[in-house]
Amino acid sequence: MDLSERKRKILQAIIDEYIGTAEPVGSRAISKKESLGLSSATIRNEMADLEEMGYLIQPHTSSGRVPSDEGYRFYVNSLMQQYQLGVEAINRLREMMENRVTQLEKIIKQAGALTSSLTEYTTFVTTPGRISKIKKLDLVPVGYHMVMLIVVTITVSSRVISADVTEKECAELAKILNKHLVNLSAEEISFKCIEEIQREIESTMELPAQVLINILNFVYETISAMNDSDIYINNVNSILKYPEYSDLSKARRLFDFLEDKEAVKLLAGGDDENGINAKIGKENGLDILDDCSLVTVNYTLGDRRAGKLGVIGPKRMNYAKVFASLDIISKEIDKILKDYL
Amino acid sequence: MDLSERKRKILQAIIDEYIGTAEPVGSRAISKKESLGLSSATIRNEMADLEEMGYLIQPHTSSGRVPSDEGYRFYVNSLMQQYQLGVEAINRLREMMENRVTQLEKIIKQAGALTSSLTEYTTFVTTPGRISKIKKLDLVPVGYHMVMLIVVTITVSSRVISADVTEKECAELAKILNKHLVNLSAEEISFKCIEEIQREIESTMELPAQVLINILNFVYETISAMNDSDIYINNVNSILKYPEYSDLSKARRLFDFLEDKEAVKLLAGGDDENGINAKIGKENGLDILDDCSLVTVNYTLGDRRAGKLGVIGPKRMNYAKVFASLDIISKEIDKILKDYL
DNA sequence: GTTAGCACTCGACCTTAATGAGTGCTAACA
DNA sequence: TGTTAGCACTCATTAAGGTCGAGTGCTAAC
Repeated sequence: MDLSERKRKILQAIIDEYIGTAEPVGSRAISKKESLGLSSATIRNEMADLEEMGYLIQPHTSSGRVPSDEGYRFYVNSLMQQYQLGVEAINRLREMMENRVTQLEKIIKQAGALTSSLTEYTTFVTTPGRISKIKKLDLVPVGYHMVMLIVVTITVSSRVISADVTEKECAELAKILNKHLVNLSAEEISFKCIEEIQREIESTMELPAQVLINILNFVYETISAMNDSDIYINNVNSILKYPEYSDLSKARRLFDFLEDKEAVKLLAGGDDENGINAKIGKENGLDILDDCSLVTVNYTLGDRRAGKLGVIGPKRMNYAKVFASLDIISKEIDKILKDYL
Repeated sequence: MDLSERKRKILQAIIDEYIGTAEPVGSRAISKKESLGLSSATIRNEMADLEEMGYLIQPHTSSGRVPSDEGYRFYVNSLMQQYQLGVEAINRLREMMENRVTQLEKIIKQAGALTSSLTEYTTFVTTPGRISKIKKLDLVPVGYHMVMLIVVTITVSSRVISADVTEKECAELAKILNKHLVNLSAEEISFKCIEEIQREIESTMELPAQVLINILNFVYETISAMNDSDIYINNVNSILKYPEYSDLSKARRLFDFLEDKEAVKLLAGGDDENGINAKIGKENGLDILDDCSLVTVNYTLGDRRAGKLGVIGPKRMNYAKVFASLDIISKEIDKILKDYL
């Protein structure tokens, strides 16, 4: 189904226009763009053809045309102009991400926030769900009868546990725990291993059984939780900016959907091929998202696919800009995470 | 300005009704409530009086009445019925907060989320800004040429720094840092102190100057950042549920305001007296919040006032429920944080 | 002091008409 | 043969007028 050069140009002009205005595009508007010196009548003929081919839709007989899902698809695949991010944008981005090697989760979160500030659409980002191993444990007394348990895996978690333990005992206890638990994953903490810890503790110090149980519970929880990927969603409000969601109840339905992290996680779950991937309107297979497009990219940790960064916006989103933003940010993430085991 | 018992009852009935429906309340609706067997005509006379006294407003001559700010104020001060939280709600709450002594920030965040799930309004909660001291430092190698620096204060922060250091060197370095830095606050890290660290490190191991700078930077940043209180905002979407914000542009203005954490922080800043505090409509002194009420409560850490928990909702919010929720949650926070130094 | 009744008000909603942006089609032109 | 001017037609949008009904204030009777 080849399109003449002229049809391509017209289709592109229509979609570009529609992305900007969100209003059905009329033939006159296109003919006035001097770039292709054609009269509105000619444009009309071409538009009729494009509609017949399925790339355009006429909301009603006497209105301008609106791109169909197929129209957007064609645009994304073949028409779209490369978008060049501004130098300042890129620099700001580099600065925010590169300059400070922060903690894994913060990098991920940051990446999501950056994408939304760059594109001004709603974004989400999933953290890498992975089998994590204990790198180190630590115990620090805080307040009265309290100790803070710190578990270092690929990131750091902590919890305060009530236990009446001196600083010295903390150090002793931490040493024992480290000896037995370092480099184990959740599954590898066997009953035998726990027994050994218990025996060793009993032989060196006094410790209520409950405290040890609490500690091991938290350690287990922490490294198990790391297996589940988490998701951060940004800039949901931006939805209210788009005229396609000027219907409040429609906006609320989308809001409620985006509120539900599990649902969005599921949406992000599809294990697509490499590179940037766009799903337009009905391609998402979810009624609520019929008027949305979803553009995603996988980022990698080491060389495993780790998580996904995505943009949710109106179907008439600025694809070029979104593609460019996702491209650069995902590459930055990859670069930063490269050494991160 | 005393009100007769009958006027009080009528005013209360009107506000209760309006809180539920958000529609101007007519005399017939009130007279049909069997509790006070009066005809609509009588109610009308009383309503006219209440309007004259400033407690009610008539949007236009032939519509029902709506409470004025003064009406709400009177309701909150003298009329409102005690609201009793359901047993399951309280239990769920206890369970979520008490059972697991988690990290400070998580407790605070949790409290905000709980309040919003209980009241179904937008809530915010500020973390305690406080002078924090270093409790412990730790260094753990991760990946290649990377170490994770962990700073324990009242909570735990971490950052990955690129540095080519073995596990043994990490331990050595951590020991030195701990010796000099533990128990210091941001201001107390003097140049002299840093010099001493530098000297001791030079005498025992090889370490590029930049690495030490990075480490100290992060330590400093971390304990400084703790001085600034943070704020978490929950359930902003709930705004879309209220008919008073069915005007999209109005909703968006409020959204944008709530987006701006600094602005909300400022709003939360007022150092009010103890107990629960309500600001109704114009009492907030902010145009955007003219149609909102803000109910806040301070929570304490030890016995210092530490942070604030608040609810933002429409003026016709369910004050009784909000008061009850804030009361119980702030008390739970106090209880949990009591031992937290 | 309370209530029934009645005339009146005014927003909400529906209907109708006018407007104009945009179309498809035809015929003339290059 | 492709392009364009012109014209009749369509239909969403907006404004204007009309009806409806919820709710009021006031008066007179209880």
